[in-house]
Amino acid sequence: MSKGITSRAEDYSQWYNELVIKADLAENSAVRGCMVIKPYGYAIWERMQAILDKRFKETGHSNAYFPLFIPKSFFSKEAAHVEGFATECAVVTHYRLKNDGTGKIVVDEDAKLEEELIVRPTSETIIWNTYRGWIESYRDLPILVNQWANVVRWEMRTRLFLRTAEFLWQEGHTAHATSEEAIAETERMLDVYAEFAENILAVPVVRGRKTENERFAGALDTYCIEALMQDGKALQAGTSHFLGQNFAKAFDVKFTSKEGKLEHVWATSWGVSTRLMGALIMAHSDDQGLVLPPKLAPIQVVIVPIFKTEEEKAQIDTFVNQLTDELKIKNISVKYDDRDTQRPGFKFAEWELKGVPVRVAVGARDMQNGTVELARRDTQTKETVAQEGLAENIEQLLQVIQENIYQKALDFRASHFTEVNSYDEFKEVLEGKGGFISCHWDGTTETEKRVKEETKATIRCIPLDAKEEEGVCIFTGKPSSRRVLFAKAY
RNA sequence: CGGGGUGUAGCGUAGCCCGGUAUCGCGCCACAUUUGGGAUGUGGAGGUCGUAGGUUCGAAUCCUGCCACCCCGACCA
Repeated sequence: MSKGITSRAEDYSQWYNELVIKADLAENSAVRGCMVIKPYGYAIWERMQAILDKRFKETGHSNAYFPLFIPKSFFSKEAAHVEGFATECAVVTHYRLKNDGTGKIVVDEDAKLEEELIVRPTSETIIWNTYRGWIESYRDLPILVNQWANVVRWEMRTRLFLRTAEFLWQEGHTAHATSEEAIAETERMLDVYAEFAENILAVPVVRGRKTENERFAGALDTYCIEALMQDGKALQAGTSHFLGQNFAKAFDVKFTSKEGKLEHVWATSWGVSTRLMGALIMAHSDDQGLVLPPKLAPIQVVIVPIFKTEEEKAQIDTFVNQLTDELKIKNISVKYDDRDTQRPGFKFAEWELKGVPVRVAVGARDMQNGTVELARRDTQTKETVAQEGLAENIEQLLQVIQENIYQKALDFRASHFTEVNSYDEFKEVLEGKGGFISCHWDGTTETEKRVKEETKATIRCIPLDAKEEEGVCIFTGKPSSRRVLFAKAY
């Protein structure tokens, strides 16, 4: 397997191969950019699901499931929403196939649907159509529901992990009695995402709000977390939207308030997707492959035995079984790779490629000395340590690795975060080291679009922690009261 | 949909200009020697040369149509 510099997303393809492959759908030219998630990749997604789902439950949410198909008429009820998604919808028009007489299978034109069904690109419309029947009184609120699902967006260009035609995600959809409560929910879920990204994925993120131009179709306000990849490009890692009363009005969802008045319900929606796996790869990987943070890794410790005879193997097995038990008590996931079809060196390389944080190698020599070889993936260092107290040692090491991976990503971001005060400086940084560029902007969509046309950089967000600061727009020279973050993005 | 490029074994490729039935590497299978960083040797299996047609005694190679895929742009979690 070739090894290369991982400076561009395309170069990550060899690590992607451990997790996903492009779906082979060549018979139908229009369907491309779908992915097959391999077992190891799916195990990572399951870890994400488990951790996020727990947080959702802790914050009062419940899971539910809504249909894959959305009648076209639902979809068109919210004007901005339909405009935003209309150009990327898969549409079901028929419900039956038939044999055309020559043995060829064709669509049965007699089985044309009265009303076309849209394969959900997101579920706001069908969920709000359902909520109408659930809500009558303020006593029915809030509704705090999440759905784990797949969605389809027929993008003109796809890219494995970052923009596949079909992807897995979770979408939270909540209904509230007041604007304040809905905004608080929007912000709370953004915090859940940010905390997850930083503490679990070890990917530092900027919390911010989107400009009007980059806002979700149908939202009054879009909050986001923005991460920085190792090639200097930004990646939107999660969004949380304050939808106002737009969907309640479109789907006629009203409730009677404490005061006895009939009012429209306030809404939020928020989601993260399998794109997070792309973020994980591009934030931490090196030339040896994936680097998984211990809190997320499906396998935290891999043990590789080195032996020549059956007697040696049996002796090592006894030791490993005991170690495995001790680690499992500490909730550490272990893989004992005692395959006799591969040699140790091959296994070392393979588990490094898969990003397993800690490797224990133990052979006859170690068994004599009462030692093992302990190797860490993040620093690629190894040392010989005592078998005694090994489980505790590993437990601590996993924490150290988690922190180190985060710190490394944080340092990288700090060195790729530049304040600029002129357009020339802006372009120079953008073409040079890249990363986030903090500068003044006049607040108009027109300026934003012109900067994008000229430089391909977009406003990633207006950071939540941006200070009030008088300045002038680097592009137009007009006054500005705070800095925004620009970057080239995926 | 515009601009560029590519289709040969599971993967990556040579051959094409100048026509004679396909090269090499990885991987796979068997055996032997190996096993503390991606083993070595010997033997073996595996190919509608994207597809349809044309030229020719003969096409991976020349000609025409079609199809697919990749990269760039519009779009985007």
